[in-house]
Amino acid sequence: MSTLKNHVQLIGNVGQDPQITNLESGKKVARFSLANNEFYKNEKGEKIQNTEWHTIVAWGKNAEIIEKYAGKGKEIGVAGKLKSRSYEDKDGVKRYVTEVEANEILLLGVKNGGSQ
Amino acid sequence: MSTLKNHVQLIGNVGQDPQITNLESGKKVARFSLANNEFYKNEKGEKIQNTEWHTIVAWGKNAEIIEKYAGKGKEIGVAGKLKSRSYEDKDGVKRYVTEVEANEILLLGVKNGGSQ
Amino acid sequence: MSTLKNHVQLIGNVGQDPQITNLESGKKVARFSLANNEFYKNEKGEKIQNTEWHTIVAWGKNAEIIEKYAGKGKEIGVAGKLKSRSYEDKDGVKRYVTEVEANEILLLGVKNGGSQ
Amino acid sequence: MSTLKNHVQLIGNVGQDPQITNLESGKKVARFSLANNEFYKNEKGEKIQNTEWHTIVAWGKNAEIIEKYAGKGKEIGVAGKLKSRSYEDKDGVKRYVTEVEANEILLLGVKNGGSQ
DNA sequence: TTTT
DNA sequence: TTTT
Repeated sequence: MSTLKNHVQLIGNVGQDPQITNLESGKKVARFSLANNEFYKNEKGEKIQNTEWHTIVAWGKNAEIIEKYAGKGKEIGVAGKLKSRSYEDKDGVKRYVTEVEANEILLLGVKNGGSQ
Repeated sequence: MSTLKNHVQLIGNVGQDPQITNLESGKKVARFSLANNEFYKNEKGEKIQNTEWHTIVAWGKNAEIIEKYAGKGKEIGVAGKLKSRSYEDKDGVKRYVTEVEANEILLLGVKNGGSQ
Repeated sequence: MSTLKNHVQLIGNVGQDPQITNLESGKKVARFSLANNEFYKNEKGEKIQNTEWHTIVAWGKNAEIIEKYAGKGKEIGVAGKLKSRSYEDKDGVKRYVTEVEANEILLLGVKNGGSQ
Repeated sequence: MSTLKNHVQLIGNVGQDPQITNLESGKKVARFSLANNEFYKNEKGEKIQNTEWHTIVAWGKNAEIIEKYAGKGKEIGVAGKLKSRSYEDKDGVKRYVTEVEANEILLLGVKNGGSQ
């Protein structure tokens, strides 16, 4: 789907080592959380942190880049599409999840840029 | 939060008339679904439609624009931030929702441009 | 080059019928101006228009879409890369031009969306 | 002007120390070149570098961030608008320039995140 | 759960 | 040069 119709871009830190799944086809899937951190001072001058968490899914070549280079704590950029899907949890409750499907990964804070 | 760290842009059609809430402060909130439609032909040459649904929240001035001009079916553009939050549903089940908080609304397919 | 490193998105009106060039390879190139219009009222309450013009270049399939559907005045969306190049004009003066190379075209104000 | 109608985002390296101008109003303006580097291997397996240069202009608070933190070689992110203007050079030749007017600056490759 |  |  067109970038003009559905486009997400995020820059943040990987929360935990990505979970990598090897599909039967030989393709990989990476799933991980990405944190957007924001810092500000409140009226008392105390430093406050606000963190927004996102769920990212990457397939194929992007999953491989994630597996090799984007461990816990790494700063990366992600561009992709916003997607939602539903599933039943173990208690039979219908759950909805919204994920960012990554089309591009950019490694940051890496000597030499880390562009893909 | 910076557009570089968290940015979403969508162009699509409003699913149902937006739900408008008038806060005690006098501020409005609009909440609605936006559809990204994609059409393609399958191997049999049949036209297939695939729709991705997004939940949009708009505050203040943007909520007013939505209320006035963005009824069911209207084509609009939305730019904003990706945000997640949790709540307990009526059965006490913890639910997570991910929404796009609109910073900008652009009315499309409108004679007269409709730019804000 | 990655969308994260170089990304431009524009929505506006085509200024003149695009200039289409047929390359020897059979490929097409479309070149045209796109207008971003902005309206505001000055301190006297007069309606003022400010227009920003952009030069767009589209290749191949996108050039064909432009040729067929994006004549003078049409409202379209463009996503692509920012590129600069230099050439010598007829008086031997070195000139620099900056263009948006379109990766995607979205036809707007068209019944049925006009998505590519 | 709306992000939906005119939006540019770049991540790259500052080419030279930015040129800072102090306006009579006390406001600062920063002007600098930003490089998008791309590396690939040609058919002989040699590493080739392709660089796209962009001209960035930042005003006020963003100019101050640039002056303090974004010296030659620094990796930064820029989000803003695409703008063109014309002027006469010293030989009376009319020149056109296209610049990215930065609305946001994000310092990258910096211990401590560098978010604004 | 990251990062500062 | 578009559009409103």
